[in-house]
Amino acid sequence: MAKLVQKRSIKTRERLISAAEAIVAQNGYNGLRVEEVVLRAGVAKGTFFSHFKDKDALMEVLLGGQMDRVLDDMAAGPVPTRAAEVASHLRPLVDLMTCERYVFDLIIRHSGAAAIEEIGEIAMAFGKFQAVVAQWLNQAGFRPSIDPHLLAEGVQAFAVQAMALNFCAINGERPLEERLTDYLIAWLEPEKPVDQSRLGPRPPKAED
Amino acid sequence: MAKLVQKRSIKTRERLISAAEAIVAQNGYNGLRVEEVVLRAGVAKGTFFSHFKDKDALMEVLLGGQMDRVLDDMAAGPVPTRAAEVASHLRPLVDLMTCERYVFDLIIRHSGAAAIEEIGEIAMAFGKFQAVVAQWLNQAGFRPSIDPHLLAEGVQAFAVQAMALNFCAINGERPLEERLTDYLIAWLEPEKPVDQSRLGPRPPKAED
Amino acid sequence: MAKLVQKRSIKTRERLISAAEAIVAQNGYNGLRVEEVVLRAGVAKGTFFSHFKDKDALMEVLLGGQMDRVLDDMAAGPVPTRAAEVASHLRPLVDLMTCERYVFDLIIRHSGAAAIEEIGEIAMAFGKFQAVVAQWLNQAGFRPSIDPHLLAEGVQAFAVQAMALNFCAINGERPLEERLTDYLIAWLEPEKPVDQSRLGPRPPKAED
Amino acid sequence: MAKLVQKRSIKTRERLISAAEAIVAQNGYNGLRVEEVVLRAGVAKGTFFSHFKDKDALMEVLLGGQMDRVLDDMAAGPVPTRAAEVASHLRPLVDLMTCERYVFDLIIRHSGAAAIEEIGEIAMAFGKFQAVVAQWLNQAGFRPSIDPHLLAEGVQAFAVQAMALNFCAINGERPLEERLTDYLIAWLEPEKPVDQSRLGPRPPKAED
DNA sequence: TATGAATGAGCGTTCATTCAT
DNA sequence: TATGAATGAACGCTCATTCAT
Repeated sequence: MAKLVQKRSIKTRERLISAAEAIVAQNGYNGLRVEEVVLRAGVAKGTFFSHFKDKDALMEVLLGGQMDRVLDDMAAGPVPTRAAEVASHLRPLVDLMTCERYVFDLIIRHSGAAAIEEIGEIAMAFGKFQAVVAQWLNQAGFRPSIDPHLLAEGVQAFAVQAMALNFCAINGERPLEERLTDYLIAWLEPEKPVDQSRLGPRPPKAED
Repeated sequence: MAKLVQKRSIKTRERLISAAEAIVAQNGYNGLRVEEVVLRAGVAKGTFFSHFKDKDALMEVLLGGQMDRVLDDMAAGPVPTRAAEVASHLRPLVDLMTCERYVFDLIIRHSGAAAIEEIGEIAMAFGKFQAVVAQWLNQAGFRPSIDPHLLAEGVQAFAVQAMALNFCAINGERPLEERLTDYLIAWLEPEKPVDQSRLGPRPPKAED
Repeated sequence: MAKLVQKRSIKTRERLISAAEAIVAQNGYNGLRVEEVVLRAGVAKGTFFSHFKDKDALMEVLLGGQMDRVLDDMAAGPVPTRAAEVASHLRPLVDLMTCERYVFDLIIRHSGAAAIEEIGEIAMAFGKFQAVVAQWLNQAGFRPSIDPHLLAEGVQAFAVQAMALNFCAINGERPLEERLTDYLIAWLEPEKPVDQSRLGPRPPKAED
Repeated sequence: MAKLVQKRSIKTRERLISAAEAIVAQNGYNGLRVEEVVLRAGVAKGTFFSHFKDKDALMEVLLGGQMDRVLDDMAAGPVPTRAAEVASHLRPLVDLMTCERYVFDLIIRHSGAAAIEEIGEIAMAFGKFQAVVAQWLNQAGFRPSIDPHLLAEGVQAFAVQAMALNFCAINGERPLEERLTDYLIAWLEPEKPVDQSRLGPRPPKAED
C-alpha cells in the first residue's frame, strides 16, 4: 500500500520530467517554462513544487541525466591514448555543455555542491566525470608520476576554460577542440610541447 | 556650455559609482540594486541607464577597477620563481574573485568579450592578467619550450578551477591555495611531480 | 514637467480603480481578481502593485470611497430625531457593509488603523461615521448628559452587532433594522424602554 | 472491535488536539498549520480531516474550550453589582479574545452559527456568555425595565467594540477596560451618566 | 479510519530595462 | 541628459482541502 502511493508519486515525477524533456526538445533548455511543464504533464503547479524545490532543481535532473548518459558512453568507449584523443573523446560532453549559453552557465553554477546534503545530479555527474577521466589517464599511462585524479581535475579545468572562451566572439576563430587539444598536450604530455606555430605570430624572445 | 554639460555628466557618473561602492560595502555586490544606487546618487532611474548600458556595465566598472588595481600591484611586485610562489602571488586576485559567489560567476561570465566592440573592463583585466602572468612565467623560465601565453592560460584555468571548487562544501577542507599550488606545480614544473602524500594529511618535511 | 509625470500616474491609478469598479459591478467584491483588474485597465501587473501595496489596499480604496459617499449623503440629509430614525438613516451604510460577507469581514478588519501611519480609507470612513452620528445625536438632543462621541461609539457597536447577527442563519428571522432599532432605543432613549413583547415569549420574573 | 476502533479514533483526536495546543503555545493560533499538527500527532493529513471538518473546526474546539472554561469561572464567581464591575469581570474573556488579532477575528466570525445544524463551540460559548451576563444583570437589577437578554447583547456589542478599538494603534492610549467601563456605565446605569472628564486625563475624585 | 500525493487558483514578487515627456 | 512611471514575464508560494487507494 505504501508502495502504491509511492508509485503514484514516481509516476507523476516521471511525467513532469518527460514533459520537460519534450519542451526542451522543442524550445531548448532556456525556453522551458514551469507553467508549460505542468500543463503538458497535466498536473497542478503546486505538484511541481512538491517534486522540485524550484525550476533549477528540475534543470539539474534533466541536465544531470543527460551528462550521465554521455559519461556512461564515454566510460564504455575506448580509452584515449594520446592527449588529442582525450580532447576528441570529451566532445559529446562538451557539445552538451555548450549547446546553449544558459546550459553552460547553469552547469558551472551547479558543478559543485554548496553543501554535502545538497549534492545534485550535476555535481554527481562531475564526480563521475573525474572518475572516468582519471581511469582513462591511468590506463593510458599519462604522466604516471602524477596522481590521476589531479590530472583529471586539470582536464576539467582546461575543458571548462576552452568552453568559456568558445562563448567569446573574440576567441571564436579558434575551434574549441583545437584549443583544448593544445591545453591537454601541454598538460598530459609535457615532454611533447605544443606546436608553437599554431599559436600565431609571436614576438621573438631570448630563449627561443 | 558643452563642457558644463559634460562636467555635470561626469559628476553624475561619479556619484553613481560612489553610491554603488557604498552599497557594495554594506550589502555586497549581490545586494546591489539599481533602485538603491539611483536613490543614493539622487538621480532618476533613467539617468542610470544613460550612463551605463545595463547593470552589468556598472559591475564591470566596479569589479574591473578592483581587478585592475590588484593586477597593477601584482605587476609591480617581485616575479615568482617557483610554482608555489605563483599560487601565493595570485592570492589578492583570487581573494577578490571569491569574495562572493555572485562576483565569481559574474567575472567568469565577463572574462571573455562577447564581441570585439564589447570588450569590458573585466575582459580587459583578464587580458592584463594573461600578460602579467605570461611575463612572470617567461622571466622565471617555466617550461621554456611552451609558449608563455599558453602557460598563462593554463594558470588562469587552474585558478578558476581552484576557486570553483572552493565554493563547494564538499571540497571545503582543502585550502584553495594549497590546491592551486598542486595544480601549478604539475603545470609549470612537470618534471617535479606533486608530492602525492599532500592529498591527505601531511607530515612536515625537510624540503618544505 | 513633474506635474505631467504625476498626471500619468494619477490616470493609471484611476484606470485601475475604474476597472476594479466595473468588475465589482459584475462579479461583486469577492469576485474581484487582480489579474482581471490589470487586464481591463490595460496595465502590467507590476504597475498594479506599484500603485497598491496589495489587493486589500485596492479594496480599501473602493470600499472606503463607497462608504465616504454614503456618509456624505447621510451628513447632507435630515437629522434623525428618534432612535428608530437613527436606525433607518443608517440603512445605506448598513446595506453597503452587508452586501457581501466578504465585504463585512474586510471592513471590520480595516475599521481601525493598526498604526497611525496606516490610516486607510476605511478607518477614515469610520472616523467620519463617528463624527456624523455624534453630530446627529447632539443636534437631536439624545441623552444630553452623555458625550455624543461616546453615544456615537455605541451606535457603531450596535450597528456592527446587528450586522454580525444578520449573517447568522440562526438569527435570520429578525430583520436587521428591527433589531438595531431595539438596541438604539435602549441606548439612545433609555427612559423609553423597548416594547418587550417584541422579544418573544419570556419567562416570568419577579420584577415583571 | 467497534469499541477498539472508537478508542483508537478518540485517541487520535486527542493527539491531534494536544499537538495543536503545543503548537499554539509555541507559535500562537495564527501560527498553527495543519501540516505541523499532523506531523506532531504522527498521523497523515487525511486523518486530520476525518476528525475535523476543516481547520476552523479544530480552532473552534481549541478556542471554544478556552472560552468555556473562562465562562464557567465567570458563572461561578460573584455577581457584579455595578457597571464597572461588569467590565472588570469580563476581563478574562476579553484577554482571551484579544490575545491575537487572528483569534479575535476568528471568534467574531464564529460568534453566530451560520445554520442551526452548524452551532459550533464558539457560538455555543457566546450563547453561554449571553446567559451568564443576562443572569448577572438580572440579579444585580440593572435597568429592570429592559429585558436582560437585550442588555446582555448590548454588553457583548460594547465588549466587541472595545476590543476592536484596542487593536487600533490610534486608540491605543486608552486602556480597554476603562473604555468598556464607560460604555457599560452609559448602557447599564443610564441615569448615572459617565463623567465626561474621564475622556481626557482624569483627576482623582471623592466618589471613586 | 488511515494514508499522503495531488489539487488549485490566485497572490505577490522580482527588478532590470524602456520610453514618453 | 534627465525623469520616473510603466513594463513584463515568469517564478515561487500558499496551504487548506480532496480523493483514490
